[in-house]
Amino acid sequence: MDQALNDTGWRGSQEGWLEAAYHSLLDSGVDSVKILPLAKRLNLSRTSFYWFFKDREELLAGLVARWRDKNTGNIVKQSEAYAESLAEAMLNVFDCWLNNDLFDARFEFAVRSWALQSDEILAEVRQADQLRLEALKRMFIRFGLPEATSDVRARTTYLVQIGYISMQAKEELAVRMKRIPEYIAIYTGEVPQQRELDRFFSRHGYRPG
Amino acid sequence: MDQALNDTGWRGSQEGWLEAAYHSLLDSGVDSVKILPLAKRLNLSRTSFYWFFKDREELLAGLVARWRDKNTGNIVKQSEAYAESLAEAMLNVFDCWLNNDLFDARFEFAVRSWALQSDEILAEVRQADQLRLEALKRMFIRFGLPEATSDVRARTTYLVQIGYISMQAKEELAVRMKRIPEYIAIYTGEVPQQRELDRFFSRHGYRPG
DNA sequence: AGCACAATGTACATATGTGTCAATGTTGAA
DNA sequence: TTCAACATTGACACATATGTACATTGTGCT
Repeated sequence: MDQALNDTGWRGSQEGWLEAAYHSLLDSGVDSVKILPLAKRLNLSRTSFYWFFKDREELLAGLVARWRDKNTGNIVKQSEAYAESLAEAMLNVFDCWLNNDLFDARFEFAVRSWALQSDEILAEVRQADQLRLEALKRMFIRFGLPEATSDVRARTTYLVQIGYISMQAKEELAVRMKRIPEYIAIYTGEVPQQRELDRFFSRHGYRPG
Repeated sequence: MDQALNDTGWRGSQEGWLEAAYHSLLDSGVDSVKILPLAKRLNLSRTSFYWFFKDREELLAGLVARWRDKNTGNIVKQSEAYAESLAEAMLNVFDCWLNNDLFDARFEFAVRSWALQSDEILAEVRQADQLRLEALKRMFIRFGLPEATSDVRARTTYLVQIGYISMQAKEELAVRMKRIPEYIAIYTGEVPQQRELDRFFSRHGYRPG
């Protein structure tokens, strides 16, 4: 059987195993991340794994690090981006929900499910939630909303998205885009301007109508 | 070792195994629902299991049925309950989020995580989501909101809760109750009356102040 | 007391997973 | 061409899970 070789001339690599683990995690949860099946998928001997990782634990730790690096950070960044109105600021945050480079929803759900069976992961998830919620709250406060209101609106914004992820829905871009103005209205209490929406639609490659 | 006997005079029962499976599912996910560990917890022989169930599949099917019976239905019911205002109707729905008899949040999350690795379960979850969202949407329409608005508000209401579940947060009743008026305001666009809130607080055994 | 049968237990066959070890192959640089 | 670092492998030991066959025990009933 043919074997894809990487830059180094070898078939396996830490990255290769991690990538396979990542896909397995997203497809079927942590418990599916097992060395034997991954080896089969990579067309490598199972024991070759132990050259790159001490044990399965180390592989899983690599997955968590990957998640932390990717998902936590971009929400904070987007919530702090320049905006002339609260509605525009909200649309900046919405970029995360529509751009997989900014926020990996499937990864997020897989890790949250993982937290169900590991206190260590649960602690990670809790910390991520707190950081993200605080960033969103600051955004509302920046635009003059009272503290309590900002807190609940931050929660609403964030939790709707986490809930959406948890629904594992597969919807057309157009369907999701049609709901955006309503969401903005609910979250911010103000109706977005057409030019703000147009800018948003355009950067996500969507043409209304 | 002592053995608790049930009504029939026997130690084991279908219910007993199912109950143990339920707790294992909630604590650590589907993959932890294994006959051997359950037998240990029940202080029974592993093979005794096969008297009550054909195989592990049948046990898991029992869990799904339990979830369907409990969680799906009460949301619909509460969304159709009598109310004089939209805010009051919303508070009826909120009963679910605060009363474990009406909606088992941990069970819900465990099943959703399970859906990650089983298309069968995913289909079940999707159907439940649809039924619940439709019921909530009807509620908004009943109080005169336009269709598109009702749809997005139903989603917001529902998804915030699913998201909250997914956060696996442990919060004091008082903390949660303090946010209720704000949530009602966001979801319905109207501020709840004090007497409506008092009625709600009272039936959940909460005394403000 | 003794029967029928529900419930449990023992032994076995099998499958899938982890991790260690010693042996071997591959690559590029000295 | 030789060496060392890197990469791969199969054999072994072990653990945990499922499910079946069959023997044994406990319970309620007559």
